Amino acid sequence: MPERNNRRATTIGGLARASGVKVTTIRYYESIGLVDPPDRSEGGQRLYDKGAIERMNFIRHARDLGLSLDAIRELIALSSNKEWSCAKIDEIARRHAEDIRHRIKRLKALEREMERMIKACSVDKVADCRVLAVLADHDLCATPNHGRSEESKRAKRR
Amino acid sequence: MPERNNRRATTIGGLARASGVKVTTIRYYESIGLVDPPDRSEGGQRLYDKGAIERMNFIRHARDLGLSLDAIRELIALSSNKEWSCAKIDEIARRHAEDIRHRIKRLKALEREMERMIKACSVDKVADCRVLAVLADHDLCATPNHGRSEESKRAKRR
DNA sequence: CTTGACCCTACAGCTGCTGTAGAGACTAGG
DNA sequence: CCTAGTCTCTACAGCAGCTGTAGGGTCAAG
Repeated sequence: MPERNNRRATTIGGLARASGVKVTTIRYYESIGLVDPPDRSEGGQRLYDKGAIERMNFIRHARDLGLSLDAIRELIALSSNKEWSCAKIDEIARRHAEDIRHRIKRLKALEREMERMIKACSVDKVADCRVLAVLADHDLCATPNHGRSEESKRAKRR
Repeated sequence: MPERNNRRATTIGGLARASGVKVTTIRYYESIGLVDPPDRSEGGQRLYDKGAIERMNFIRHARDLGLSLDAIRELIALSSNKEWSCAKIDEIARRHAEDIRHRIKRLKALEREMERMIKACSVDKVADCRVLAVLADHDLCATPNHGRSEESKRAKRR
């Protein structure tokens, strides 16, 4: 193991390897204030302790679950006060779960429409392509009002 | 109806209303070369014909279905030659459908994990919050390898 | 002492737009 | 004809969440 001479510090590359977060991304997180700037070596290189690795793992896991950096920022702030209520944290998680469900629903509708469109296309000239026809004319579409409803409504009233 | 004095042309606002694509977005599409620059009035304002409205509807519908601007650009290029084979168009649609299926799968895994995490959290002090615990320690997570597999692998080997 | 892997900053670019500022064009009413 | 109000113009900055580039400096091993 190369980090022998300093048992409690690793460079940014070590942190990257330990956490699975890329070096550039770690620096980015520091630049936006998501993590605190670490101490530096005499030569100016960042040195991270074990706590930093844990925090980076936390961030990575939360990102993998699709949480926004803002949500993660909030979670970090909430978790720093161990005596506070867990309700806020719970709420962030619930809101995110709801958002995921919403996205699944929408994607499923899109999937159905794409499949329908693809099945309709069995000719071999572009001029007769059903995919293009469906795309060109919403009325040929089985899903009546997919898309952002605001704009759909505005478009409807000619 | 205000567009009385010119039966075959409308301003950018009219196109926006007819297509459901915002004015700024239309200008953006022109700036990236997705649509051709239209003729201008003497005063320099854009004037669009019926064909432009159709093309914008096509783009909007494709965007609503989640296709990328690059994919749409390709579809437009392919559709301009009516004698070509429809296979490429079909392939773009199929690739997109596959991508949608992939995203649904991943989101479903995330949904399960979020639900599991939320259910585990029934205490009321942050110090004992299971949500934070799960986020902090991947080993407490039921889903073994969610997230971007490249980095996961690199992270695995300590 | 050199090599090579690593690290530094600063900034531009990615997608698909949205928002702003400050100006000019057009239309309806008086 | 003037004015008010709505629309449109360009140019550029900003959003998330990074990634990539240029042009250097640091550090440990051989």
